[in-house]
Amino acid sequence: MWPAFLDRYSGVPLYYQIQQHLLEEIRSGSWKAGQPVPSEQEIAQRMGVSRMTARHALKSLCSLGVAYSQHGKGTFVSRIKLEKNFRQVLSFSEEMRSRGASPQSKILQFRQIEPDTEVAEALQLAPKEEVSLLRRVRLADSVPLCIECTHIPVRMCPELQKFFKPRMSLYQCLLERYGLQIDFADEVAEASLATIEEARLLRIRKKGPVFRFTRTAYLRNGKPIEFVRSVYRGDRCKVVNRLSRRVEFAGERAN
Amino acid sequence: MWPAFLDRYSGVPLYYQIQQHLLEEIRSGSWKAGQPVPSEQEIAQRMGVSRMTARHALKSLCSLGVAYSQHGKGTFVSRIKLEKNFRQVLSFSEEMRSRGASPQSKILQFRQIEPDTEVAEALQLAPKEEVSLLRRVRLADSVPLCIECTHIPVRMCPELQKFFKPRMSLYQCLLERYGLQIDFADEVAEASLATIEEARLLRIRKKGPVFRFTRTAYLRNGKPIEFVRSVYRGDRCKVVNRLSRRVEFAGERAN
DNA sequence: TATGTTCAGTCCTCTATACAAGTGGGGAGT
DNA sequence: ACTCCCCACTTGTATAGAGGACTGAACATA
Repeated sequence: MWPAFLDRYSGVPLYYQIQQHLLEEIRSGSWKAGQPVPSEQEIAQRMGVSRMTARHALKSLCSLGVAYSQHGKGTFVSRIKLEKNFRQVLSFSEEMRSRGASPQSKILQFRQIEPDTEVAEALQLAPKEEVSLLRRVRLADSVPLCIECTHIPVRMCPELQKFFKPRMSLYQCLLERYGLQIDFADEVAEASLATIEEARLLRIRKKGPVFRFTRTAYLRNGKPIEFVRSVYRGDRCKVVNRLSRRVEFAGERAN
Repeated sequence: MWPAFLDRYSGVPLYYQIQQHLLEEIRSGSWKAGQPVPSEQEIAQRMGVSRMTARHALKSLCSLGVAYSQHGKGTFVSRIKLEKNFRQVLSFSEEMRSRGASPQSKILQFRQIEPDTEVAEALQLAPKEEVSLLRRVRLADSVPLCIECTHIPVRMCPELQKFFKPRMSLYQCLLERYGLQIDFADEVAEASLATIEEARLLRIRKKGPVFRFTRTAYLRNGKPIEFVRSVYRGDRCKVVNRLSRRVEFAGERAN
C-alpha cells in the first residue's frame, strides 16, 4: 500500500523521510535542474500522507536550497550544486580534512590571560575576566597555512589546558568535554601584508599578501564562546561565500 | 475582541502580521535577549488564531534569526543584533548608499565581447556567445575604492548599452528594464597585491594589499546572470560574513 | 488579430484537532 | 536529604478539510 521507504513507526518524522527520498531522487538525477518535482497533491496521494505533511517536506527541501517553489506553477529543482551550498563554520582541522589534507598544528602559546578590549567586548566578558589563549601555527600536509590565535572564556571552559590535547579538534573538545556546540559565527576578513614574524612562521616573503580574519563564534542561544584572530597566506587560500539578496526572509513570504 | 493590529481582511497573511508585531515588540525591547517570547498556545489564544498559525509566525521569526526554539522549553529571543544578520548581495551603489556614502563611478570600458573561458563557464554560455562588458572605477565620496569588471550575457539583456545610464544602479536597471531580479550570488575572495595599473587607478601604492573578488550572481531559478571581477583597496575595505554551522538545515529538523 | 473568459492545476493560508516528546517542578515515598 | 513519579507546559509531528490566489492554456468573443 504505502511506499516501501516510508516507515511510520521508526520515530523518524514522515516529512523528513519524504524529504530525504526526494533528495535522493534529485541527487541520482531522476529530476533535472529546472524541472518540477511532484506537486504537494501528488506526493500526498502517492505517499499516503496528508497534504500538509507533503508540503512540509517540500518546504524543507526549499530551505535547503535544493528546490524553489512558484505560486501557481509548482516546485522546481534549482540549478545550484548541492555541495557548495553555503559556507559552514569549520574548525581548521575539519576544513582540512574535508579537503583530504592532513591537518597539523604547532602550539606557540597556551595560557590564561586578561585579554585586550576588542576580545573582551566580542566575548561579552565581565571586567578583568580571563580567557584561555591558544596560539598556533596550522599546517596542511606540512605546509604552514595560517597563524591562529584563539580566545575562550575560562568561565565557559575551565581547565581547558588540562582537557585539550594538541592533536584534537578544539570544537570536538568543546562539544565532548563541555557540551558546548557552536552554532554560527561572524567573520571579518581584511587584505593585508605579512609582518616579518608572520612571514617567518608562514614561510612566505615579507610583505606578501595575507588575509587577516577575526571570528566570533556563538552558541545556539547567541552567547559568544570563541574569538579568533588569524592570518592566512594569501597565495594558498580563498574565501568562498554565498550571498543572499532576499531582504525579507520571513518564512515563506516574499516569493 | 481581536487585537487591534490584526486585520483579517487586509489580504496580508495573519502569520505575517503576527510576525511583524512580535518583531516590533522585540525591537522596542519589550522582551530582552534570552527571554522567552509568548508560547504558541498563548499567541493563538490572545490573537484569536489557530495554534498552527501562531506557530507559523514563530517559525518565521526563527528563520529570520531573531529567535530560536527549544523543544519542551519555549521560543527565545536570540542575542544577535537584527541589523547585521547576514550579508546580502548588494550592488556597489546600494552598499555605499546603505552606509551613507555617495557612490560614483567612472566608466573605463563598455562594449560587447566574446569572453574568456572562466566567464563563459560561470555564465553557462553557448560557444561564441557574447557578453556586455562594463569596466568601472567605483568611488565613494570621491575616493576610489575598487575596479569592477562586470559581464552580462547579451542574450539576457540585449541593448544594455542603450538602456543603462552611468548614474543608475545596474541591478535596478536589470530589474526595471528586463524584469531580472538577482536572488543570490557566489563570491570568491583572494588576498593579493596591486599591479601598477591598479595602483594608479585606486591611488594606492604599487604592491599595496588588495582583495580580488570574483562573483557570480544568479536568478531565483538558478540561472547565472552576472559575472564580476573586482579589485578592492585592502586599506579601506573589510569583508563581513555570517557562517552557519548547522550542517543539516532540513526544515525544523536538527535542533 | 486581439481581447476577455473559463478552467484545471498548483501553491498559499488558515482552522481544529490529536498525539508524541522534551523540560522542569512539586510531591510522595524512602 | 534523596530519588522517583507524576503533572503541567512547551514545542514537534500529523491529519482532514476549506477557501484563496496565481499560472497557463484552451476557448469564446469582438
